[in-house]
Amino acid sequence: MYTNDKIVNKMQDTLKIAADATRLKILFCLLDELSSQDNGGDLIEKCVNDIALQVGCSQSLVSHQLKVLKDGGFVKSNKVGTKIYYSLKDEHVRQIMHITYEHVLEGEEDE
Amino acid sequence: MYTNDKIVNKMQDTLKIAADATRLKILFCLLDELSSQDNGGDLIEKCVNDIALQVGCSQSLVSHQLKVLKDGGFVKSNKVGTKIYYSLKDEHVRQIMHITYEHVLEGEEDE
DNA sequence: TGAAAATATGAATAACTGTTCATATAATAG
DNA sequence: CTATTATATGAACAGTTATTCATATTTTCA
Repeated sequence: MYTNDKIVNKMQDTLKIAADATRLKILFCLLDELSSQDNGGDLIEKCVNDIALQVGCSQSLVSHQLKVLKDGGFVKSNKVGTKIYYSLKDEHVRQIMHITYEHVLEGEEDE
Repeated sequence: MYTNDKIVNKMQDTLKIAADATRLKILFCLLDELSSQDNGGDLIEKCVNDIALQVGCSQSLVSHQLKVLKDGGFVKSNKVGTKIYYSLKDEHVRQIMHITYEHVLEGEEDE
């Protein structure tokens, strides 16, 4: 891993985006296999309102945070009529969440 | 991945710790294979002053941030005389950095 | 015991950020 | 065109946090 200040700053920006409970919930919501039946492993698309309902916060907040997630390359969008469907963008997002999840679970042991 | 609010909050805390340029530099510094010769893959230990010099910021700042990293389970310490040697704690830290690094590099392509 | 080296700590400040509220835009159906 | 649905946007506020500066603690050595 060759690093310089520019890369470190971009890593900071990327991690900052993931480091928020609301955004994490949105990502988990888009990661949740149970909520879309028979999708055969394909990505899950959900519109803003559905995400807001499942995550349990306002439409405005979800919209704001989806913009952050999209700008950061965490999700992509797909417009159909008046609805806009969001889905996870790449495998890195899943991986970061998975590893962080495991780190947290291991931390639970000694408490 | 089973999740609830408690886990999401802990994930937020963990990611927040990683989401800082100074702390990332410290972690990279402890990850850097070149700076310790012939360690055969073992972990790298560095004292606070050395880290401060290599990272290029004050002793006080490094000490503050090492405390954050330690509380978050990112590094561990080993006291020898008046010096305190810090090293990376577990593999998750390495993995999170690596994946974030790759995510950032791929993002560079389309600019 | 006293000086020096290494690290930690506490307070203070400046900058950033998540959330809310109100409103704007865009697309569709009647 | 108008009403409705879905989403985005902008301003404002409250809470958080990274950094600095000064100082305290701890250990070693003479």
